[in-house]
This record gives sequence, structure tokens and C-alpha cells, in this order.
Amino acid sequence: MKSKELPKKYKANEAEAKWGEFWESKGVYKYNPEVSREDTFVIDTPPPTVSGSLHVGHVFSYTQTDVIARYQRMKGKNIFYPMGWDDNGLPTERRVQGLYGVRCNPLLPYKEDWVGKASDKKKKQEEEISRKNFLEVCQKQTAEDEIKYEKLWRHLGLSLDWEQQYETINDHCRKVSQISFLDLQKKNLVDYKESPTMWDTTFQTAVAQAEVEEREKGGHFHDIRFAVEGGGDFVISTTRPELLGACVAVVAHPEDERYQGLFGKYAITPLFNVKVPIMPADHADKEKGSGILMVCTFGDIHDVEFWKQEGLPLRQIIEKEGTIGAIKYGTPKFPSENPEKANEVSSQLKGLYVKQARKKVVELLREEGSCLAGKGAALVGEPKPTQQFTKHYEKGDHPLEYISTRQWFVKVLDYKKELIEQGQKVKWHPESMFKRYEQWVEGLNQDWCISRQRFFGVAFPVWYPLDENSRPNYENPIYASQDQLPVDPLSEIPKGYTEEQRGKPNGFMGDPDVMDTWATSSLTPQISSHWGTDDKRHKSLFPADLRPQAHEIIRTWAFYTITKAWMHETEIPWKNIAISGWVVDPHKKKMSKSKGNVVTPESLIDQYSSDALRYWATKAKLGSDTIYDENVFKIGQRLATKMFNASKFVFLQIEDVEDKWLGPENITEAVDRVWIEKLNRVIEDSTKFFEDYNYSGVLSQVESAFWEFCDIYLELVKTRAYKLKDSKEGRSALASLSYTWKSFIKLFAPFLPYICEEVWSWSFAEKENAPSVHKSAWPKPLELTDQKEAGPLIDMAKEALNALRGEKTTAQKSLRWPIEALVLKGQGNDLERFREIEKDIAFSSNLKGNIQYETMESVPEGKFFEFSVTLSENAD
RNA sequence: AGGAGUGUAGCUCAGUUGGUUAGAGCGCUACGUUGACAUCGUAGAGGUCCCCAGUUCGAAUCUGGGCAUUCCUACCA
Repeated sequence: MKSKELPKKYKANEAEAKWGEFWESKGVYKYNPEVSREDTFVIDTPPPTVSGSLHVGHVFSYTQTDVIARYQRMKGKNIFYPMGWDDNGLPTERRVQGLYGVRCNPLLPYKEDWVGKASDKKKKQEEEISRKNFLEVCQKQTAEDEIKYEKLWRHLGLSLDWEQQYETINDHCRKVSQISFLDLQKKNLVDYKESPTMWDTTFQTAVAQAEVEEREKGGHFHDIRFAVEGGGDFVISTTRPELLGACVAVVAHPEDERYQGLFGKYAITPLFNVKVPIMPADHADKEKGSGILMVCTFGDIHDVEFWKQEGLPLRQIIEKEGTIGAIKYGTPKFPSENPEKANEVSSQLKGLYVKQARKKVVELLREEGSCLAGKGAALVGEPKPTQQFTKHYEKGDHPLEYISTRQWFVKVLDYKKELIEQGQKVKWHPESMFKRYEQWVEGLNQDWCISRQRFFGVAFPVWYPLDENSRPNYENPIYASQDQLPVDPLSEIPKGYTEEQRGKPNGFMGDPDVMDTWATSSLTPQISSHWGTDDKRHKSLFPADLRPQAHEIIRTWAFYTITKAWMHETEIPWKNIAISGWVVDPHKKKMSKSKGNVVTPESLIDQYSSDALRYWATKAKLGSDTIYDENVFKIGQRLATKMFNASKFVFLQIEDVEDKWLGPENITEAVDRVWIEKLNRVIEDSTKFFEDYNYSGVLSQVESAFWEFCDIYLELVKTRAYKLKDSKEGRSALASLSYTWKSFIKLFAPFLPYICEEVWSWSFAEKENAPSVHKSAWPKPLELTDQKEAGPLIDMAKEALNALRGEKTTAQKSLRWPIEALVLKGQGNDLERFREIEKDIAFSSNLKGNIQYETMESVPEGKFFEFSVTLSENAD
């Protein structure tokens, strides 16, 4: 490469396309399975949810991981850096439903010729298709999205090994998930039990504690009068009057004097006239409402716990769809003192959604005379507004209901202590994030529910035998054997059975549920390491070195991954976990698609370049949120341009110089050696910071050193470098420039991979026999022999240049304007030192005459010298 | 309510173990096209380091107490 061939300006788009192809064709980022574990750095990359598009938040955190990977690669490590796509699960189903206007009905037969058509407009979900058709269209859609995602990641310059790609729905991941399930089953760490579980009525599936979020909603307190059997009455307060028909008890605090006389008696509910026990319960609060409240199946977690504790009857009135069921009162399950009336009420409520039912019940209570003469309506006064917090599935719109269903649970509650200990063995970056993990584990109150009543997910490798009445025997499941995996129990059969026996008396049925997405993504380290299928590979990749992830999923992804690794192999899944912050809007709220952020990463890259976005992403400290600010992209863009220009200049000076004059042994001049010492410290500190995952510290350090290089050192020595090319002084400058340039390319390479590869290719790719800077060695401090004490020459030069530039600027003259005379005043030894750089100063400030030195006892604080400058009358 | 983080220039943020006069970039003002760079450069203005008390010769930094703000967790019949 000759400098003449270089473009006048840096064209980032062209360069980035070129080097992207170059890296791919040279296999720069390939993992080498032959290298030993110690020399390999393993990253457990987060598989993003495939549901449309990636946004700037993804760019932010994935880039932060990439600079770590690039640093480790330059340190000589063999890098295992895979990419996975989390396509399995509800987000994909939701997207497909919206996009294609379809809904899965497992009862329908497969249609061979059915082809879904995606439409941009949100279709109403109307067309029902079979499970198999539904899964096919999910597969097709995610495959399309994944191609888009990959394109963006390549453009962003993530140094991933694309051969290690996986999708969480593929055969390999399904197999690993099922192996995991069977292993937990063998170790008696899973339970299949019927139990009240948080249920989303929209998606009609169970959800886990970790996927639940609280939302503030307006509600109303309703005061309702209950009669006491044998005389008397009391008023309860409730926000959920629609659950009146599900009331199984009434409770007050054991020490509440008002209700002492009632414990042991029975209350009669209004409308339904159901006899329920009045009991003491610790969770009742004397101060709240009237101090007495109803227990329903199920209003909240207290109801569930009290119901379990007391062995109360189950009266589930809310159905899986979120509607009130057709309940017949006057039966053993739903007794009533007045079945006729209860059934009249029930007939008015059945089929209503919760909200409608609430309205209706209130209406009826208004009309209802409270079973007691002279006490007015059962509804006492008017409903009083209140702010209430309700639990929602994080992806759902309607409040969750507790519904008793049969689900698979992983027994985490028994192992809180062990799981906290495991978390402690991992090194958290930043350290404080461990607290969140610890607090989450301590606060767990439910086992991990891993079954979902959905379709696009990993099946449970389980069948149930049917008895002579075709009722499943859940107590004795048939588990798949290893050689059957991955298995779909709905289309494949257990050993010893024939397909004809499916669903028949004395036959079998497949478990219809799928696993929670997290049950699979909690295995990402094992998915990558081929746990259970390739022992050698597993040993060479597990545990991983680094798990990068965001903080809001500590309670899910980090926790579940630690749990699985411990349950399977009593290991930690990775040695380090690096928690990235969020990208927030100017009001410090998390940026997300739903908040109407229309800026796509693709358009930002086109506008500012990948290097610029990477600069922005890695300026932010690990774990800290960063405000989305396009100004920072511009600064990154400018840095890349500066790198190009400074490189071009240095290259211009050294391209025709023989290699022997560019070796570090030629760096003989004091000022050059001082500069190299400065650079050494930058290299040392950068290395130290990187080892501590403090990439942002590296960047700001290197950046400020680079600007000092351009503004001060380069300006200072450039004239010497080209005017005295063939002398010892000139060669010292040239060798120093060459070495410094090379060092900066390497120091910036993890952050700005494209511009660095570009300028590296001009000269060093050949000289250093490293076609890619990203495979070149991370710099080490340069040992200068025969080091003599040189003092703060660079600082002196900086002060002098600034002073002389300041004079010219104040006089409104250009920086090349000649200086007639300079008087330098300072202390004796400083003046003596200054002589080392006087020629460089004279060159770079266009000083015509000599410098006149004057000794003075005291200089202004924090300065070396005082300058008296006489500018020339005329320009050159 | 409990826990974690943050609070430094108009804005976004550094500030490495306590140490002269607290830094950078953006923005602002003025100037300058110089033989790498106008996608630029140079210079300048701009701060009660949230507040109060303490430790210390010395505090943005350490301790205690507030305040503000973000997040996590819990509760709210």
C-alpha cells in the first residue's frame, strides 16, 4: 500500500463492508477446538428473543461483550464466542398470531397445503390452524428474523464465530433441554403436582414467579355485609366482590377483640348463602378495612397459603379463559343454604369476564337485602376508590388469576442456601449486582413452574398411561429414554406401545405441555458445550469464563442458569458474570420498542458507522445505565476520522524509510523516550483495566492519550521527522512515531475494529506478519535500555505549545504565523531540561530567532515557565 | 417498608487506593483554512463536587445523618 493510493477522506461504509468480508473469509474469529481449556476464553452469549427486531439497547450490551472478546483474542486466547437465538416460546407465538392472523387449535388436523401469509397490518386473530401448521409458521418466521439479526450483528462487527450458532427450538437444544429434564427427574428435583398456580387468562398458560410484575391499577373497596349463623353480622371489605361465590372462609386476626366471639362460628355469604367458617388468621390486619376479610379460591397468595394450611375446600369459579364458570350450587362441592337463589345468581354471572362479573355482583348486592332485617342492602355504602397493585404476566394485559392446575415444578425452594452459595462463587461485575441475586433467591416463595400450556416450545419427554376409562395415571409417567431424544410425545410413542393405543383405554397419552423458555435458555452453557452428547467438548467449554447479561434478568436467566448447573453437576456455570446497564431516554426511563422508539440500529450505523456506535456503547461503564445521545455517536465518528488522518500522516512519514531505522532502538532523543514512557503507562493501565472488565476505563484512557499524541507530541516532532529524516534526531522521531502509531491501532482495535483494521492493513499487516490487527498481539510496555532521567518534557512541551498558540490566537493570527523572539523564564534546572526540546518547539511554532533564557526564582503555581513572545510583523 | 446504585460545568460523564489550582467531550464565545485533519484546529468563559455534621495537617474521595433520583424486592382484603 502506498499513501498516494489512500482516499482523501475516510469512507466508513465502504471500509466496514470490506473488512466484514475480510474477517469472514479469513476465519479470523473461528474457535479452535484443539486448543487447551486454559488458553481458551469461553463466552456464554445471551440469545436474544427473536420477536421482530433488535434495538439500540441490544447494540449497547452486545458491543460491550465484544470488546472483551477482542481483548482476550489479542492476548492470545482462543475465543469461544457463539451466537444463539431464543426463538422458542410465547413471544414468537404472539408475533406469529399477530402477523399471520392465526391461532393454534390443537384439535384441528394438519393441512399439507396451508401457507400463512404475513401482513404488515395487525390482523385480527381469526383463522384457526392445527398445531403442526402453527409450529411450521413459527419456525418460518423466526428463521427470517434470525437472518436479519445476523446481518446486523455482522455489520456491528461482533467477533462471533458464526459456526457456533444455535436456535433454542432446534433439535440440539430440544435434546439438551430434555436431557436436563430427565436428569432432574432422576435426581428427584422435579414434581408434577396439582396446585394453585399463577395463570394468564389471555395466553391460557401457567407462568412462573420470575415472569410476574406488579402494576398499579385503580380499584374499589366494596363493603359487604355477611350474616352470622345463629344471629349477628359483620362487614368485610374487598376489592374483588366477583369472588364472593368462591368464598371458603372468613378470617380476622387472632387477637382482634372485635371478632373473638365469632371464631368457631359460621358466616353466611350474601347472594349465594354459603355457610363458611369464621377463623383466626395471622395475615389479617386489624388496621385495614374492618379487620375481617374473606378467603376465596383464589384471590391472592394469602388465600392460597391459608387454603393449603387449613385444608379448605376448593371452589374454583374462574375458568382458564378468565370467565366465571357455570357453577351449580347445592352440590357437595358448592353447597348453599339456598341453592335456588344461588343458582339464579350463578346463571347471571356465568360466562362473564372478571371485570363484567364484578359489576354484576355489585349490582346484585345493591338489590340484595342483607339477610338481616333492617340492615339495608348487602352492599354497605358506595365502593371507595383505591390504588391497587395487581400481578400481571410481564407480557400480558390482564391480571393473573390463581388457578389450580397440574404443572411441572423444579424444586428450588429446598435449596435456597446452596443456590446463594453458588452465586457467591461467581465473580460479579459490578460486585453489587450479587445483592440482587441474593435477595431474589431469599425472597422466593414458589417452586419454579416450568410447564406452559402452549405450543412453540420444547416438549416434556413424558407420556402417561391411561386406565380402562382413558383417565391418565399422572403418578406413574413414562419417561423417554436417552436414545429417543429429542422427542415429541404428541407424535412419537413410548417404548412398548403402538400409535393405535394413543388416547385409548389402557393406552397412553403424550404430555401436551411445553417447557418454559427459561428451562431451555438456562442451559446455554451446556447447549454450547454439547453437555450429554459430547463429553470432550463439554469438558473443554464448561464452566464458561464469562456470562454477559442485563440486570433485569438476574432473577430469571442468571438464577436459572446457576440452578441448573448446580443441580446437574454441582458446578457454577461461569466464572464471571458481567451485568450491563440499560439505554434510557432523556427522562431516565428504559428505551423500548413499545415506547415508540423508531430509531433502528441499521439506520444509525448507516448514518454514523459501526465504529461510532461501538464507541458510544463502550464509553458507558459496566452496569451503569446510559442516556441515549446521538452526540456521542458523532464523537466516536470524529475519533475514527482522526485515527484515519493521523495514521495517514504517520504513514506518509515512514512509508519510504527502511525498516532498520524504525526499530525501537532508534528512539534515542530524550523527549521521544519520555513519550514512550508515557505510552507504556497507558498500555499497562489499559491491560489492568481490561483484566477487571473495565473496558470503559480503557477507552477513555486510550482516547485521551491519543488526543495528546495528536495535539502535542505529533505536532512537536513532525517537523524534526521530515526535515531531519536522515539524522539520528529525525530517526528517533520516526521510530517513535511508528511504534506509537502501531500501539494506538492495537489499543483501539477492540473498540473501533474497522478503522483499526483499515490503517493496520496499510503497513503493519505485512511488516508484522499479522493480516488482521485483531489477531495481533496486545501491546506490552517497551523496555528502553539505558534509561536516563529525562523529567516532564512532554508536560513542558505542552505548556510551551499552548502558550505560543495562545499568543497567536489572542493576536488573531494563524498558528503558522512566525515568532520573532521568545524569552523563556524559569528555574535553572527546568531551563536546562527545556533545551532538550527547544529545537522541536522552534520547529512547531515557527520561531525564527533564538530562545533567550532567563532564570527566575518563582514561577506561577503549577507552571514551569513564563513566556514573553514577540510575533513577527509579517507572515512568511 | 427493606436492599442496591446514582447525585461533579447548561448537557453527557471521567475523577485508580485522601494530597498543589477538580477534568474531558458536547454546547456557548472568539479566532484560524496550517504541508494528516473544516466530518477540522486553537484559545476562552463556565463548578458552593446535593445538604449538614464529623475524622484529618488536608475531603469530590473516608464516617454518620438527611434530601433527591433510578432500579430491585416485599406489602397493600
